[in-house]
Amino acid sequence: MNEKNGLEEGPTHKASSRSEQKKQQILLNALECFVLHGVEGTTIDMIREATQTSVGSLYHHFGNKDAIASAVFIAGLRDFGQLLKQYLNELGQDDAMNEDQAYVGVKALVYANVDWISTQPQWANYVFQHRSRVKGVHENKLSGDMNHFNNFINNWFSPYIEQNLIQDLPQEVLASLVIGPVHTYARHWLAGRYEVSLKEHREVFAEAAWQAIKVA
Amino acid sequence: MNEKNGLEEGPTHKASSRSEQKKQQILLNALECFVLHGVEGTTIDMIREATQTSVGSLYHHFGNKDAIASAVFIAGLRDFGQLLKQYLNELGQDDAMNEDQAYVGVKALVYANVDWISTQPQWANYVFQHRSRVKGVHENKLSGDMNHFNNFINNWFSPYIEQNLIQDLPQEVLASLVIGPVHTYARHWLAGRYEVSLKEHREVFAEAAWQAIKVA
DNA sequence: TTTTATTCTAGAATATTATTCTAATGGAGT
DNA sequence: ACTCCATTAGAATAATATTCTAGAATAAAA
Repeated sequence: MNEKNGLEEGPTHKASSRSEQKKQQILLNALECFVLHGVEGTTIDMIREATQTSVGSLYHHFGNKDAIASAVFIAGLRDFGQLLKQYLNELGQDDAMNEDQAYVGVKALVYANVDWISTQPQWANYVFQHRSRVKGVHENKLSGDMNHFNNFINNWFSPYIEQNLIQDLPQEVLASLVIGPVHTYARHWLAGRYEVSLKEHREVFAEAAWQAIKVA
Repeated sequence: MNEKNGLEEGPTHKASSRSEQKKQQILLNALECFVLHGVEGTTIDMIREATQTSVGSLYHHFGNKDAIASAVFIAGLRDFGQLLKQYLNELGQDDAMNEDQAYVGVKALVYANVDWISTQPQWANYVFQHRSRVKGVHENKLSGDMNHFNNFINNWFSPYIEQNLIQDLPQEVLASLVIGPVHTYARHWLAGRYEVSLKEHREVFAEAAWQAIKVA
């Protein structure tokens, strides 16, 4: 019990204080190592050194190396979730319900993605590369974190679909159409294969996403 | 010297015969291991057993474990390149040069991707997950293989751009708009997070790609 | 405040795995 | 048959992950 991996966290439980902070610090330092040398390339000893602790301590907090890598991933997803929620909240509830409104919603999704990736490029790169890492129990936690995105597409989009402003496609397909180009470009850019930064194309990706899912 | 990693290869050099075949066989068997247990999860000893050889032999052919993983990746990309080239060749050269033609080109790109991923799901999954693996010298080889895709977008698209049928965007952005949704959906599907198979949506993705890049 | 229980830290000991090394083997060309 | 060189084998070594035992810090109870 007492499992929390988000990177920032208000003083919720009394239990969290010191130990939790160390745990969070470990995550941050481990991220640096992972980003610098890759997960395979960083040894437990590197993490021990970077965190100024002992192997024993590391293994006490996280059972093994893989669990550290997973925790870093999940923390990243949480961090993104925060920003996404923020962007979606600024959207106001059901207003006019016209084409412009629908476009604004799509823009919010694209912007949140572009902006988080641009603000946390290294973390984003790590997250992209280690989605497959998280297994078993942690998957619940994971889907809980992604659900801002999926819920939004499920709930917020549906009236527009009923009004025939957005195409009636499975939510997985809609999600891919909206975010796929951003993520694909981001992956290449983060890997250094593209020169022009992602955010330069923010508007283009938003507009293209809308064109892809709107009813012609 | 004598470096070849494609999975099939005509009998070009005389040198390739026996040794090369073993090398290719190793790649195939290694792929199985990697797919089954992940790269980190497969030990050299597993590969040795799967290939019925010795560690010495493995290290003779590929200098280390990572090189095996890279070779498997590159072979995958080659295999995809074959299919893509085939699809693009069936396209015929410059004909009418109208909107329909442009759409046909975009469809070819989408179809090639969807079809390869659907035919080689495990290999595709592996390729997606290990793009970052290939470093240094091999990167040349890599870009050489991807160039069917990029060249096509650069060359074949440009007249349509000039005619204002396709938006005048950087080729990296066009590439992302066309293929991003397919790859994003594919990643989720391959990871078992989506139920409906990629190819069910082939037409949808092709159409959406066209809507995203065409001039409104 | 002292006692007790529990969590946490440390680092040596162990186990697992990647890599290197030296000696055979086998086939192609002479 | 002999020589040369690429290949194979597997033991020896090195690097790394994980476990284990004991002790320190912290919190809880008395």
